[in-house]
Amino acid sequence: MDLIAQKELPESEGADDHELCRAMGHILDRIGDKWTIMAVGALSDGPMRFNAMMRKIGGVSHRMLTLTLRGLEREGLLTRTAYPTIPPKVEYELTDLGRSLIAPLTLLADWAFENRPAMEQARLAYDKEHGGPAK
Amino acid sequence: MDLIAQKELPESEGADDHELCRAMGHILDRIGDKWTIMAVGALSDGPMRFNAMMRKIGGVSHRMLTLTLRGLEREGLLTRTAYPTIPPKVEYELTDLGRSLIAPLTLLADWAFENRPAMEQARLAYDKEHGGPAK
DNA sequence: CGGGATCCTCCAAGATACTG
DNA sequence: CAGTATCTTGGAGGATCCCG
Repeated sequence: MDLIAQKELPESEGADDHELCRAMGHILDRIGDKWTIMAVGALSDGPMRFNAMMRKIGGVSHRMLTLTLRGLEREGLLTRTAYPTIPPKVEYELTDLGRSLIAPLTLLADWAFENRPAMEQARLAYDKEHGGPAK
Repeated sequence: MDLIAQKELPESEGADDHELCRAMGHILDRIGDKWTIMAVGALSDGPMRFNAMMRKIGGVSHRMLTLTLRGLEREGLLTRTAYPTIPPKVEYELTDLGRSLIAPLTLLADWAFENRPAMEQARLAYDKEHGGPAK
């Protein structure tokens, strides 16, 4: 996509545009999904235990949180530390890589916060003009 | 989530945290999905026709592009202009609101671009340490 | 050319229950 | 408390065909 057009290697004639596009798509599929963002947000001010995250995020199933965290661990965005006590205690913490995501994500969150009214109003206008919410 | 914690209204005791969380989730569900980002990216340097977008994005089905564009129009991120010629010609263009999304999205894209190697390496390490890619 | 409708598939994700 | 396994289903999304 063009958002990264300026990053094309000079010698590659843009033929790899698709490559970059698809790579972006892949990464955005990962970091762009709801629970990932929630999880990174939850961990943004320090390590946290599994159930604490579940409560903090709210509305996420046990299973989905587990899968999301596995994925993030795999991508190197967070670390998982299990203390073999009874009962078990597992702490999750962002890595440097994960923390570096906070800044761009915060900007996006800011955008969302600031433009929520505009979007809602636009939606109302659209729904009024056309028949009903969707169709 | 905490990414927007600093934006809590002073008088609301954080009870609306869930509200904000869910609102964020909703918006991120919209603007965070793959095709939306692709579409905004495609339109980031000027208006474009439907089929041109399809070619530029690549890998998107006719139907999904239509639905995505409808959604974006509804949220006020772009405008749709149909010229009743034969054959028909329809142009899509970002609104000011839509254009204001480019900046934060570019930052995210930059992050993705810069950290792609790190993520791939982390994934390889993870897969080597544990058995196989997923399980 | 662009959009809608229809059909069909398939997988993401919730619920539940068991283990260490 | 944390994780895994199994089952089930809703709906996202592709393919296809027809219309203006």
